[in-house]
Amino acid sequence: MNRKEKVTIYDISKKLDISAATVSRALNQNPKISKKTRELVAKTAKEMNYKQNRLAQALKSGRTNNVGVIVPYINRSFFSSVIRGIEEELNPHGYHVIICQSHEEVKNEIKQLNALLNTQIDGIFMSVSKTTQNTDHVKKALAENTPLIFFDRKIETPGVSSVVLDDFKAGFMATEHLIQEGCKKIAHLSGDINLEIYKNRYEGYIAALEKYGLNHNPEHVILTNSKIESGQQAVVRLWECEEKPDAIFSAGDYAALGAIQELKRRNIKIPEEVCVVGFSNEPFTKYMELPITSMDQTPQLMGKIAAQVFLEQVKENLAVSIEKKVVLSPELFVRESSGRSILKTAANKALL
Amino acid sequence: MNRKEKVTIYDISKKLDISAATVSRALNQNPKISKKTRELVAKTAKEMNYKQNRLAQALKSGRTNNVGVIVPYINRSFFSSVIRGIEEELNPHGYHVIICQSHEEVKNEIKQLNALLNTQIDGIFMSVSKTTQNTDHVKKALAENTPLIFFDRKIETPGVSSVVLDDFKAGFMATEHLIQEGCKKIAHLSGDINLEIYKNRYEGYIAALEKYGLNHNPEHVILTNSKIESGQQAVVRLWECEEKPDAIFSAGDYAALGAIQELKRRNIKIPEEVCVVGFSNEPFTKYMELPITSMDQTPQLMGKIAAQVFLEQVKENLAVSIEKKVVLSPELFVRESSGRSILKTAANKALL
DNA sequence: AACTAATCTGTAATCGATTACGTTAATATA
DNA sequence: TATATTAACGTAATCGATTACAGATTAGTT
Repeated sequence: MNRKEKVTIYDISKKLDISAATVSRALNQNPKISKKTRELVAKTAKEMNYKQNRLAQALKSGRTNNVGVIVPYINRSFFSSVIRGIEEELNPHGYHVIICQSHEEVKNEIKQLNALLNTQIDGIFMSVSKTTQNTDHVKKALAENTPLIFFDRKIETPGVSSVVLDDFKAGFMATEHLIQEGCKKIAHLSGDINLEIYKNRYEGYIAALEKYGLNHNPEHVILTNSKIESGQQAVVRLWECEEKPDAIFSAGDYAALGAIQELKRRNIKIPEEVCVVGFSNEPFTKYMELPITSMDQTPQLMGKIAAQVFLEQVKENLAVSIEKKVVLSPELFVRESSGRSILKTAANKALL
Repeated sequence: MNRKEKVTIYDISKKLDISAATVSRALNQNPKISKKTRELVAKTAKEMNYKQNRLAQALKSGRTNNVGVIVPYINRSFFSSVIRGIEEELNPHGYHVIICQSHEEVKNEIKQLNALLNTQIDGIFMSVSKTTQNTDHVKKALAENTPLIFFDRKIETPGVSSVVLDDFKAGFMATEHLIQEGCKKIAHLSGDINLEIYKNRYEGYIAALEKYGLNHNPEHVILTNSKIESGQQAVVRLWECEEKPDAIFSAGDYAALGAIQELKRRNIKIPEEVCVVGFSNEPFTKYMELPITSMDQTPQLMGKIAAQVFLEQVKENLAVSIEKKVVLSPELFVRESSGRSILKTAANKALL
């Protein structure tokens, strides 16, 4: 006995001496079946502990009720929160979520995508890896008519819907906040410009500087990754500049943390001498002794909306797939690493 | 055109004017098929861009190459890391991971479990919710001969393999460490005793106290949850005691963090006056200005090993399923919140 | 009564791959 | 030469559910 024999509609049909077709129709609430039969079948099915074989159904219908998610890593607060949002929105509709990691390698991304397509998935959610340069692999999904939705990190592709953050606005808001706190020489720790999101944050930063007539010092833009050390090194380099910054807007929280650590080591007071703003609102930012101001990307909402876009796309059984672009607004959580005004009102604190 | 018509073995068989059976066998490297035919089929399949329909195969074989994971929440560092471990171990074997959340509600847990069984999953990994009292639902999986593996949080059930942390040892180690740092009145912030893990941590704590002949003050054991506030409140209550603790061993990092915040608010010096040890080695613990000593549960390894246990169980195609119990050793990361000795060697720091 | 319409149910094909069993033709053996 | 053996492939059933089409029964209409 490899598997306990499951009861099928044939078992029910034999027991009731009716055809399997009738059983199937009865279970699917087909109105052509008399109420009497329908109820009898339902009752018998329950008695026999019948469970529909979703594989058979999937084979017949071509729909599996599974969707795939491809992210660089799943144990990153941002991505796991997006996945949670997707899962919670889709679960009540009977969908299950299959997760895959690309490890930031386009090679893996392609492999996972093909594997998912091969698994007869109903849709794919994806955040491209840092090393993804084009979307040839994505076009394969479209060619097979499988809905694909980008979230957060996308590469503009015709026919692909996306749910992303307004990173330009986020960069602008963060910079504007620093300006309003009185900072005039704002440095920027950028991420890999290959990714749209970092490019947009950078451009938002530039736009804010220009709007307020601040000069933009190219020396004050440092490329970092999501490691703490890169933030530390960035401060080292920044403080070698002729003109020292009086604020740092980091495109990532880990680099921001590294920067703060290095600033403290140099006994530079935060936020009095230098204000720092991070990005992503990672859980740790608010737990710090010096809580870090950070830009929230509402990841769970992002997942939820991506799921809704997917549901619309499969509901409207259209030949033409509509391209939907959702742009979410970021939200700045001002904390003590940049909140000079907050600090004043909370002057009863033991700080300074 | 709803779906682009996939090419099937029938398309290949027609093109080559051979039977579909031969095509199937050729593709499966069946030695009964001549090398010539095998190569011809392989070549043609590639030319026609044939992709095996895994649904059909799954229906026939009864195996889907999908496994399910049920966790309370996926966007918790610990759980998402375990999932990552499972995913990385299973992926090379062709398995995909389907994730489900129980939200700490046994009701959801049951629902998700049934849904997974119904989806014809090949195996299930599960960490029980806080509200799970028995394993009747789990027995249903066993009855269907679906391998089920507990990780971290389990409820002893015959026939179910598990991969867990040695929580007793962890509790013992944490407490012993505090004793070795010179602490004599060690409080414990416990988790929900309904879960074995918290019970074991507590018992390890007691055992260490006894070993070193320290008296155990029941007032010093406070029930907390994984919220920061509960850690704060715990300190409030502890400092209302006749006898104030000189150390806190928390069964969770968030409660430890809350405790530290409250201690600081009371100007109690850490680790000089009170040492604090947390549990889980959450990412934030090492980023704090006062890094928190914490017990690492090696979650990714836990996932990896759980996956290996699963693979063994499906490989050995035995009628009798072997019950395997793996217990992992915890690892204590000593940081400044309890590292008095460390502090001394690093006395050049700006801290007292 | 005769016929149409409506209601309910059965037959069989289908989704795509696998496989037990059978067949053919070629080769080996007596 | 007659028979046994083997290699190579085909036929058809199977996994379990769905559904187009057809058939049977009953009710309704003139």
